[in-house]
Amino acid sequence: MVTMINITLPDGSVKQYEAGVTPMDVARSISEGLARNVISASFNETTVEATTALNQDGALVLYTWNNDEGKKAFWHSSAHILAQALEQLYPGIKLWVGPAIERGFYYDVDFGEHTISEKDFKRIEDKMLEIARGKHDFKLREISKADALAYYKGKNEYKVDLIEGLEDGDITFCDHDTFTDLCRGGHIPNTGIVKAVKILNVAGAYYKGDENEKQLTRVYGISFPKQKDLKEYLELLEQAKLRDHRKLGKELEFFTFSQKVGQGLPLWLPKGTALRERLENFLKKAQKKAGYEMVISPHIAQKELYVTSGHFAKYGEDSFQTIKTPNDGEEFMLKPMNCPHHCEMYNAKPWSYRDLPKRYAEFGTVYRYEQSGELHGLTRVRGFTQDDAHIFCTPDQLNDEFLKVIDLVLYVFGSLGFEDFKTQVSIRDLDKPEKYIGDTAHWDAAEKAIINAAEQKGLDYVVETGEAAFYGPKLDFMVKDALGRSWQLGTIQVDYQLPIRFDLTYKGSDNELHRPVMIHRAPFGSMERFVAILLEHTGGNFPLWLMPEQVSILSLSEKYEKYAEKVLNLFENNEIRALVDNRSETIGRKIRDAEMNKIPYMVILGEQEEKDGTISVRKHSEGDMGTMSVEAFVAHINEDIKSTIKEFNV
RNA sequence: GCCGAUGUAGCUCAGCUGGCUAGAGCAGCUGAUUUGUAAUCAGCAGGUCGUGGGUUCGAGUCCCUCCAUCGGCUCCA
Repeated sequence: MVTMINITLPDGSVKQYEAGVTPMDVARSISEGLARNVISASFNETTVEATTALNQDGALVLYTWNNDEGKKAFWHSSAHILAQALEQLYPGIKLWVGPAIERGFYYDVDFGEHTISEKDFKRIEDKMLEIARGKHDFKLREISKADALAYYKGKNEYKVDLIEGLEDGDITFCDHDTFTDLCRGGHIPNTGIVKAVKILNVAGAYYKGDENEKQLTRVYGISFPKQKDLKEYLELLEQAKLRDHRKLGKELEFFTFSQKVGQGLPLWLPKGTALRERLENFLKKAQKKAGYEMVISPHIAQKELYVTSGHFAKYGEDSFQTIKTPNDGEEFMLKPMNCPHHCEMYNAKPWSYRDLPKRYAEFGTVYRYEQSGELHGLTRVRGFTQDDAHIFCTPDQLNDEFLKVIDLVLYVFGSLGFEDFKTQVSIRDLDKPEKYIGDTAHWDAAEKAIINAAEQKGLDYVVETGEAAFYGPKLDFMVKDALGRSWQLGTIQVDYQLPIRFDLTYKGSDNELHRPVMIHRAPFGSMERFVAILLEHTGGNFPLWLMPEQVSILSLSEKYEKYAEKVLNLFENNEIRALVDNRSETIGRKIRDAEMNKIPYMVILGEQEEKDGTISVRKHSEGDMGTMSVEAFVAHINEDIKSTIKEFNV
């Protein structure tokens, strides 16, 4: 059914709008963009509260809770309510900004004398709901720059600073109830639409995002049009916590940390190591096909190496530096990255253009002194292993090589079920030249090369300014963790600088020396982070080919141990990873333990199976698959593996 | 590093406003049970309550230091 909505425009004229939304949606709909054009709408006889917005072309756009834009306006409006509540509860505080974020909203506040902690959340929520229930309209109004400045002068230096950066004629205030805020708009019609709020946490946040500036207090919250939505959201959060790789990694005995060893230094346990090796072998196989050669470099090097590369100047402070030796004047550092080593490998002999591209790959373990507050499980550590490689090629080969690397990364992601990744072209920030080395021409060429390659591969990329490495731009493959935080996994980088710094050359067809271009790349990013995100995505239920233990053989009693051993041998002959559970426990107990350990298949052996020479198979979380021959089961497993991993075709 | 919070047995947690030898479940060990598709029963053992100081007649409980962890900020070669 098509619903017609009568729209009353600000000039009083009425237009009919055909909308594929329900009255309920309209009731909850919200404005966005040119929100100063807030208007009312009516549904046939029923007048409902609704707001819409006119887009740049003057066409009507209707957003509801079901649109991202709608949620954004809803949450941004909630931030206004939060700000009002905070002002009422903590007189004299100074507000900075309160945007909507991907899930919820926050407001950055200078609390001055006041302090705030979790204990205060309840009263803030109550105050917010009290304001919401007042059904106060959000009203946007234009204000001159002079008047806006006069309003905040002497009361709030943060807002004054914001306004000073704005153009006169482009400044708006938003009023609701007794509260007024500098705001560019995008609100719901009134506060009453917000039915449920939750203050999630408080955190410090630097003013203007600059760690040299004052730290303000950021209050995070989320709100919903229904109480039920809030309840569902909180349940979702709880479920996400169950997929936390730190929890799963501990339960599955993949890795651990020790205060004695040091923070951010993961200890890989046997099961985690087995998984990691499997991943490494998987990539090695694909890389071999793609023409990479494995190399190995030591874990330390003379400081001078990193001075040459420029890393010392840039990251010396963030490195484990100065390893002492018995001799004076010697200075070594723990290797913070592999590229300089690979450059020196390239330099080991002269090259012809006919030899290129040269692709040096290494699972290189590096150490970086990350700030303590930045450490996070396996995703951000101080010692980790990159699935690194450096491709040395001629400028002519750059594009083709870059495309090939994209193929490899996409193969890796595809094989491991990462479908919802985002690609990001990380370029330099032209306003901060001090952050980068090298000349503009090379940077332009490198950025163009990456964007070209991304275009050619049809990647749906976003361009992020200021995210480039100091020596060159990157194409990053971003994946979210269980709680929606975005992490960089795969990365491909174009570098004209290190070849200059290490004076890398090759002899061209013209018999002249030329400078190669370098591509840095890591499809996983690091083994630590990749395993972490993989854990969170799969909840520990990895593709069968990756599972440390694929089958658990459960004997019904001691009587069938011999048969169990025989079946185990058959599995091992077929390269199936299995273990026998010989404990004198009930079969129910053994099944439960295998289920808890996320073992993909359980094979139950008793009198019947031994007599018939068969096995009884149970699949993880799905249940009994019935009795079959070992051969049939092996075929089933191989089919399962084949369906989850494909060969890499160059 | 900064802001806020947390830190009790291998794990998950109890321990109220400071008061008798710090509790439970699971895991572990020992014994019994020999089991048919998600927990058999009984017993035993296990903690200098993150660390170091302080307040107090008395501290797991209050205060301070440091360490680690969690949520953010900043950073991420």
